[in-house]
Amino acid sequence: MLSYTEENYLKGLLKITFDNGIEEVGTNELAIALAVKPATANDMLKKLKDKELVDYEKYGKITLTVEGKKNAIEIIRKHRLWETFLYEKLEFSWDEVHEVAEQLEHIHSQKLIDKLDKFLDYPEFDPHGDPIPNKNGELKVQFKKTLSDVAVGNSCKMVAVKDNSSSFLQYVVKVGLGINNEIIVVSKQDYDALTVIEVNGVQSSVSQKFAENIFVVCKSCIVGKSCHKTKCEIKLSKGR
Amino acid sequence: MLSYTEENYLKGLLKITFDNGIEEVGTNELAIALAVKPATANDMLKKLKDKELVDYEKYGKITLTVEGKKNAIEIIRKHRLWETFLYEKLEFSWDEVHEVAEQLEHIHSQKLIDKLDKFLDYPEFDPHGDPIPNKNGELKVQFKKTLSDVAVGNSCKMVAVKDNSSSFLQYVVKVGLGINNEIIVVSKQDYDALTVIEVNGVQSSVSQKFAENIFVVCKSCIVGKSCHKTKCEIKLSKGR
DNA sequence: TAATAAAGTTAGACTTATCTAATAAATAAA
DNA sequence: TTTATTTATTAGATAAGTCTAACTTTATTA
Repeated sequence: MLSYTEENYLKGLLKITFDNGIEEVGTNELAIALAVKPATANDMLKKLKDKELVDYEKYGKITLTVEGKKNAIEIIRKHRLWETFLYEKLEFSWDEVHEVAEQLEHIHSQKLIDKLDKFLDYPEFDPHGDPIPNKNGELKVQFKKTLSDVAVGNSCKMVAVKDNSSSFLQYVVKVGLGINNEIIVVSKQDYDALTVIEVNGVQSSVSQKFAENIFVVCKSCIVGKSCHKTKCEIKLSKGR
Repeated sequence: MLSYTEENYLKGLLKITFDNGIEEVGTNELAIALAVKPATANDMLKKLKDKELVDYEKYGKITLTVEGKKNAIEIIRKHRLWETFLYEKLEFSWDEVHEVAEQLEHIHSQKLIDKLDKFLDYPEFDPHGDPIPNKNGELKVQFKKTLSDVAVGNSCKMVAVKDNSSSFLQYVVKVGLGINNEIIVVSKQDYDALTVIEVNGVQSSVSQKFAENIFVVCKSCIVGKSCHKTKCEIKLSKGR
């Protein structure tokens, strides 16, 4: 059985690979993600290597083993199912679910998570728009771009957020945005990429930092045509 | 914020006082309840004393302070609400809920437990018949006797179990017993107190150990008359 | 390519929660 | 009331997860 801490390291590794699109992770990068010192992360890495959950050589890059990835996906599954439960059943708001799910994801009971999944009617996305791995570890991967990738004059649909922090999510709500909202990119400053968007007929100015944390798909991409930079496509991929 | 372990010690102390009907607890007794060595319990006691959660002098008895009791009741509240959730909403069986609730009771979120309470429509008893403290720490105390206290020829109603272990609960189900079932005490051996009971017209033999772990109230007590040994009465008492 | 910066590692220390073994105090029994 | 037994305490050790400070390796850049 994995400890609370070991689980957090595995989850951190998988999240970094999701964010970067690269399997290899560095010690410092991992330490930052877990809010510990590099020395601490280094110690844990040795332990995870002994347990054959990561592949790792001194001064080399870190990758999850098949077993490690399986465990990491299971934790993300739990996290996202609990978030969905809090949001759907207990009426938690969007920005409150993450913190509590950070604790709930470490409850050890296969039966509990399977029953919860059934109780929620096998949801595929959590309240932030992130895909929930199913019992076999498969998840709907969205090849999505961020709002900052959308060219002026184009319209897109918000599908998820990159940053799950309470402060960011509260800001998102304030701007009148939510999952599945249509966003029109009205204009963009060359100098600092300050962007004017329109949501439900209301215009707001958002910073580049903000725009980089909103995941969107573009209408043209949904119907099969690529519109800009990254491809926007939703497809089912095997998680392991 | 209390640690997982500190919470378990406080809960253990309160449970012992509930079981014994006495506020004072010994170090060994506590150690046994927590499945640790007396030395370990002794160390923790010093820590809990520093935090003013227990009153305790060297070689003396242990009692919970008001603050300690408040915390302990809160943990029992969480435990019993989670058990109710697992049983009512996720279709866990009677004997499966305890183990998972042992983990869930340590999730730190006041909002979570209040929302859960509301979601379950403010239940007063958990699946084992134990009273659930409300938000103010008040609980319905049942002055109940065990099946072993009921005299031959009398009838009573099962209201709770003393032992929450999976093995005992499975045995209870096998005998055809459940919360609110009426039990008639048909006969009892003088030698070993082996008791023949009748439930729903079916007779079974149960040992003294078994009978001591079934809490009951007697019909006559419910209508206000005492029938044997202990008083059977249900009343609301302030938990702190 | 040599100097500098960044990334990664090691050694030693601390905290929490546990243990065993030895000791001390309180209680029960002869 | 002295002895035996039970109960409680202390001292020292261990494991997990963390830290700081010093050191090493790899990468960058001048």
